[in-house]
Amino acid sequence: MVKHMDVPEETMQRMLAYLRELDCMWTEGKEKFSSQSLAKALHMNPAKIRKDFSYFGEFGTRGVGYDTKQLIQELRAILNLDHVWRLALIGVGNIGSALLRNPELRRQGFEIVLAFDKDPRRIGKKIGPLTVENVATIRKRIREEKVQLAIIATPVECAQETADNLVQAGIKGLLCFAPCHLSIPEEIRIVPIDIPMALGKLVYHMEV
Amino acid sequence: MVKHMDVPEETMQRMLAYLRELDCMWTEGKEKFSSQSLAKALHMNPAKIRKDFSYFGEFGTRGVGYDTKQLIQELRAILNLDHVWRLALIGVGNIGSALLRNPELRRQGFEIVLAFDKDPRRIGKKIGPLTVENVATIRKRIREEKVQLAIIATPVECAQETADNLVQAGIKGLLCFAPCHLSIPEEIRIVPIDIPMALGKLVYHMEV
DNA sequence: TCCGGTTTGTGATCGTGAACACAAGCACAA
DNA sequence: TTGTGCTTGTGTTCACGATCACAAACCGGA
Repeated sequence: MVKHMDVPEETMQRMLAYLRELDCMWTEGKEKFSSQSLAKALHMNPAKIRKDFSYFGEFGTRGVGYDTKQLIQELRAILNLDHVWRLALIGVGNIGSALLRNPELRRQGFEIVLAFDKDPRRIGKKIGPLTVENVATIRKRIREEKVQLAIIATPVECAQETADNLVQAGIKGLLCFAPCHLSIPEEIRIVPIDIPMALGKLVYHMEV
Repeated sequence: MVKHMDVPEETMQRMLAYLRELDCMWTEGKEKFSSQSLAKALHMNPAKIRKDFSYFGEFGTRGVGYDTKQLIQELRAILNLDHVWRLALIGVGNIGSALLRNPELRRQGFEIVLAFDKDPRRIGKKIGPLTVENVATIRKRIREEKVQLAIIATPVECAQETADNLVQAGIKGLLCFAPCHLSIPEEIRIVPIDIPMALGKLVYHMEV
């Protein structure tokens, strides 16, 4: 199958949005949809949706539209979301423990199977089915459990050190909540979730 | 001053990143920097940095570089980050309470001054200096306190309803943690922080 | 004052994604 | 079978941001 060769990065990101909206439509009982109806729901251009789909094949029927269920499956396959991803979490502070208790992750196919912290008071604590482990064991445990993705939810001060550790453990992708720039090898994918920066984006167009 | 007219959106976002890195350099005692040194720290092209700056004026000295302190002030002014922004928080669950306890926000100039929830067990509870109020009073209280920004940290089911409420309260910008698309008027700025989607971005290029 | 080394600021070029317009294809009815 | 009304799929055009290359400007030393 044609995959991610000449597909624009922006298209890939929108595919995620399409999948989410279609999931929603499906639970509302809509078995068919058109590029127009999806576009209206997401406030965007129908042609852009069709063009995005067209990078991966022809999924619709002219004059009719698309089959919701089928498209959901196609999108899941394209986005590698057709199986559960196992994650490690480093830093069980405010944000970290919020993530552990967040049911939405599991629902979308992401499961946290390892949790680490530096603070001796947190190590050994049980949170749900998990026991918080010592960050010193990151490399060993991540290899043992064959985990490919990690979430960095440590304070800024430890973020780079943690990242280095994870890279050595052979991690493939990082989700980072620490509001700072991390230096990591080119081939490892990193997605930052930077709350102060997001608030910054909110205000730079506002007067006063 | 020239502001946000022909300035690319991408440039604005990078300005935030520059500011963050310069803050960091300043605390490390670097009083001067060059486009090259900043570029190295952020793994990017020096020319892009200079071009970005040039949308707003000429801040550097040829052959020398830029004054860190001065640039920090310029960037703060450009990005509207030279004063404290007051925020309302709706939803004091896992993520919401993590935000309330997050010192990083205050450090970057964002202060949560109102907290709301739907759950009677949470209403009236004191968290730090704040008391959790009833969502039914959102409109009244937001107007009273003249708050312009809000963070939606409710479950997905309540997110749209909350957003409608906030729009009616006259809010100008929304930061939304609920992983769903919200329908709001064009003129209101919204920045989504979507954790499942961020994880999605992480995996769509990975082989199995 | 002149010169070499350095760094900025920016016009010009290039590449990529968005928007558009329209042909191709389907359903249904007469 | 033919015609009408929709909706998809896509080649083409357009706009915008990234990159490049270079002139302009500054510093320190001879």
